[in-house]
Amino acid sequence: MASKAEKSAETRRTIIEVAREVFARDGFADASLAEIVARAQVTTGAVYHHFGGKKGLFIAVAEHLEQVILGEVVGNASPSAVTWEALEAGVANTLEICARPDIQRIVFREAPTVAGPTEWREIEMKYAFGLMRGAVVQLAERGAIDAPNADLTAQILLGAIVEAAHGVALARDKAAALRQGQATVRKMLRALKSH
Amino acid sequence: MASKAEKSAETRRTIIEVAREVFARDGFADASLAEIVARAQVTTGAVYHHFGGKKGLFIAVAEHLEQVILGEVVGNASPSAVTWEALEAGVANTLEICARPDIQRIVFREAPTVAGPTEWREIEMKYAFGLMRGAVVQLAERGAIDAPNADLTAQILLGAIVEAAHGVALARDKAAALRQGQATVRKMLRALKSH
DNA sequence: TACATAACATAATTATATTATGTCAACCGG
DNA sequence: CCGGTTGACATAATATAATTATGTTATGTA
Repeated sequence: MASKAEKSAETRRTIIEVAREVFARDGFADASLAEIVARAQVTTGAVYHHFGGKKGLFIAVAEHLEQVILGEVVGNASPSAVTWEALEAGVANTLEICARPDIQRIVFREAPTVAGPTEWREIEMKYAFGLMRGAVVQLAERGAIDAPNADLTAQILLGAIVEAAHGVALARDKAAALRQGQATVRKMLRALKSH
Repeated sequence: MASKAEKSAETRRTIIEVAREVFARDGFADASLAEIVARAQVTTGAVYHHFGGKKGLFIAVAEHLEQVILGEVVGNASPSAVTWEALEAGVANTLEICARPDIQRIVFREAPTVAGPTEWREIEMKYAFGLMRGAVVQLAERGAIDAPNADLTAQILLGAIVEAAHGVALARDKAAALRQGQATVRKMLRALKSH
């Protein structure tokens, strides 16, 4: 029998789920809070109770999607020792995931401006960016990669991946574009290899 | 003696100028149209007459900044024949320009979501993206670069540049970060060279 | 069992962008 | 040089959401 906390968590999940759809379709600015609460069968009071407002809800949705990304990328791989092959595979995988329109729009396009660049950076540190940064740091320490500035390198790599994903999303033949994008990013990644 | 058209163009310039400051400081959503018109010493009627609304004003500002970028990057270089050296120099130059906070925020972060991705892409085609795309196409035709998909390649390169610029803007030692960012992007660019 | 509080619902409020209307001066043809 | 037309704005009304303030209920707990 549903306890109070369980029901609370359930409505929270429901709101996030439908908000994800609406935000992905309309974007933050044009999304209607009224539609979200109607489809979630709650009222605005629930949203303000759980998330503090429209912004808070959006950030919660974006962070949830970051968790989805992280789950799919890391999978069951052991995060202890990062190999070069694991990085390459992770990059290709991330590119594929980031081509999905909702992730593209919510996480990588709108979240930085909605949450504010610095605050969003802190959040991202726990997910995709943190993962990439950690991999770069490890490989740099081991001398496998040439990266004097791990933050910057991770950011540039993620930028290339995200834009590649965006290009894939815009392309007609998406399967072909995905292969080309992965190939191009892989080349760029290998350019950072130490020799 | 100020003719009607001259005065009109003057107010238009004034509005864009002050809007650029306000949008750069507050972002599109939090920017107050009231503050803009107050500081520009006009009324909202003028904004709607010239730009059709807040969105239109923002897009006008963004497009103006694109022209600024284009002017600084192209400079007095002849755009007819693109050499590899010119591309490398242009990339490094673009990176430096894109590190400026107002350009960063208005042009590359918010404009795509405010104008809509597809519409903004059409606009960008006339400026930074179009320039990059043209260079990639030329070099690819001449066999100097390996790019099966010019759109995608240009987008990835621009993404790397923009994110590098963002990282530079966040760094403490910006001069050092700029050098590192340029070095990293240059490596990635050279990875696309045919051999 | 009674109190406290989390978890919402409802209704009032507010903040801004937008729209509708009004005005005035500059251009233009006769 | 003059009457009408229109572009270039100003002003005031409107509307659409988000936000806030307040109210209600049920659950956990002492």
